[in-house]
Amino acid sequence: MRVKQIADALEISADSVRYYTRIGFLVPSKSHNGYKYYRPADVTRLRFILSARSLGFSINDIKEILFTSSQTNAPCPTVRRLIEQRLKETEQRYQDMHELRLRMRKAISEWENTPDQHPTADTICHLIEGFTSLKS
Amino acid sequence: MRVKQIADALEISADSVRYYTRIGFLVPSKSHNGYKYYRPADVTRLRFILSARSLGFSINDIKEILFTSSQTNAPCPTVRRLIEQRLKETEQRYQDMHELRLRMRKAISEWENTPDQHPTADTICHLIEGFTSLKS
DNA sequence: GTTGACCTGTGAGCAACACATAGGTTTACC
DNA sequence: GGTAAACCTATGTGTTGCTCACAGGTCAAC
Repeated sequence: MRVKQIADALEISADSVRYYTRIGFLVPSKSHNGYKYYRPADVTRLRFILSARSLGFSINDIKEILFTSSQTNAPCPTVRRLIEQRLKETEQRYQDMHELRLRMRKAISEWENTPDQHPTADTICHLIEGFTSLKS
Repeated sequence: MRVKQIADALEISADSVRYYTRIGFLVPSKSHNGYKYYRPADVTRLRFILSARSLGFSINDIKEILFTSSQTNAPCPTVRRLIEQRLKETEQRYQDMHELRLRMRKAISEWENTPDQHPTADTICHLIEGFTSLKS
């Protein structure tokens, strides 16, 4: 299979496949014209990569997991450790998103009753500067 | 003020100040030894940048706002338009985070009753491969 | 044989900073 | 005056996970 075929099969972009290839996650064979050819084993591997990504594992995590697995060791302890870390980060970002969301909504709502204003020597945009100063 | 002083004053890293300077948001004067010196107007400007960032505006948004404002036009319509866009994106990412979070939790919980296993010819990590295949 | 549609690999670009490096400055102390 | 340590500086590169731009190759139809 060539890059577009494997990409279409797994519903990702050809560029993503090229990226995974570039960082060594996939090792296709090269034909005479320089095109890369992917085998069924690459499909399996790519499917694994996508599953891991959808569970929040980073590229580096996957690298570690793939390496452990390639040493014929069980990668499971690593996987369990890593997902705990990633979950913590995800919770944090979730919380941050939540707060940002509220701040944005609050700003929009406040600005509904605030007229436009031209910049002055001291203010660039009174909406923004006025908002965060009285955020409390 | 030199870079560390302004950074400390606004509680960000000196590298962030250097970044904002590099992209032209701040224009300090240079002294004989090459050090950059920031004036009070830069503090105001930096404070504005940080306020905008905390409201979810991107660097590019801020560039647009700063430009409009420098033309002595009211940047408010731009600001109102941009924050609506950013809010939409934030809602989306919030939702994505939420779903990712649930998936991760579900995986961890399922894996509690799943023993470790060595990789085989067909599986890299049965935890990951087993999870997403029966995700429903 | 040639037109056109489609595909390819490589290199660069993106956001928003953080880090590494080599060197300059300042303070403490003798 | 000298000097050593602590601290600071600017610049360039690295980061994450791809996406885009580009110049060219391939293939089927006519």
